[in-house]
Amino acid sequence: MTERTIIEPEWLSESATIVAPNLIGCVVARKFPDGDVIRGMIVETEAYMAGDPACHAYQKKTHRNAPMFEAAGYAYVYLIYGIHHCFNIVTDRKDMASAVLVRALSLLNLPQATQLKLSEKKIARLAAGPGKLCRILGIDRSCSGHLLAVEHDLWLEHRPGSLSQHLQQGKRPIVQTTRIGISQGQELPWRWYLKDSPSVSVR
DNA sequence: GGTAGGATTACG
DNA sequence: GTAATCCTACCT
Repeated sequence: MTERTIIEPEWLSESATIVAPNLIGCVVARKFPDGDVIRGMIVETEAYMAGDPACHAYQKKTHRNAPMFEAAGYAYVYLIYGIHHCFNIVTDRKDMASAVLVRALSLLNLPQATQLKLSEKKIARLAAGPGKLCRILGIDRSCSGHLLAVEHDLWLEHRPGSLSQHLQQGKRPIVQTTRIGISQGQELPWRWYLKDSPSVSVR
């Protein structure tokens, strides 16, 4: 019923501005040490790439941003404001700095510890924000530079067929707009989100 | 070796 | 509106 096909690096080997909207509706899967697998549908993304003043790799390659220069399919995770982690999916080709920031997920199932009585609304907000989704999926800097793959307990899956149909029929439009929380490159329309999703970080 | 500031969040 | 909190990048 719910077919799950793994996203391979090849599928991510295009410009971040192409991949970012393509990732809307796809799934981030995280396997915990206890064997639990938590899945979240991507509902909001932003693209960052070389030549973009908001991109962490705008100046030069450093220890922190090195994963952005990897081939497609790697994870780039950094700490922001000393508190929160942000999860990026590296795109394009090797030595071309580019990545898609995953800004919000709609959780498809919940960690055991969270499975107590929460309202639908609260569940929808559990991964509504780049820092929040990292916290609930246990993603931190130790994931940065790792290939996104089942054997690394963090991977991506394609859109369920039913959602693809909806998207193609325009039933759930993907909205394109400007990015959030940056001081430079604010005019670039490189943020995408699934319209009407209660899990988008800001609407 | 010192330090300004950040692709955020929660709370008032 | 603003505090929390710490790495990173950049300067000396």
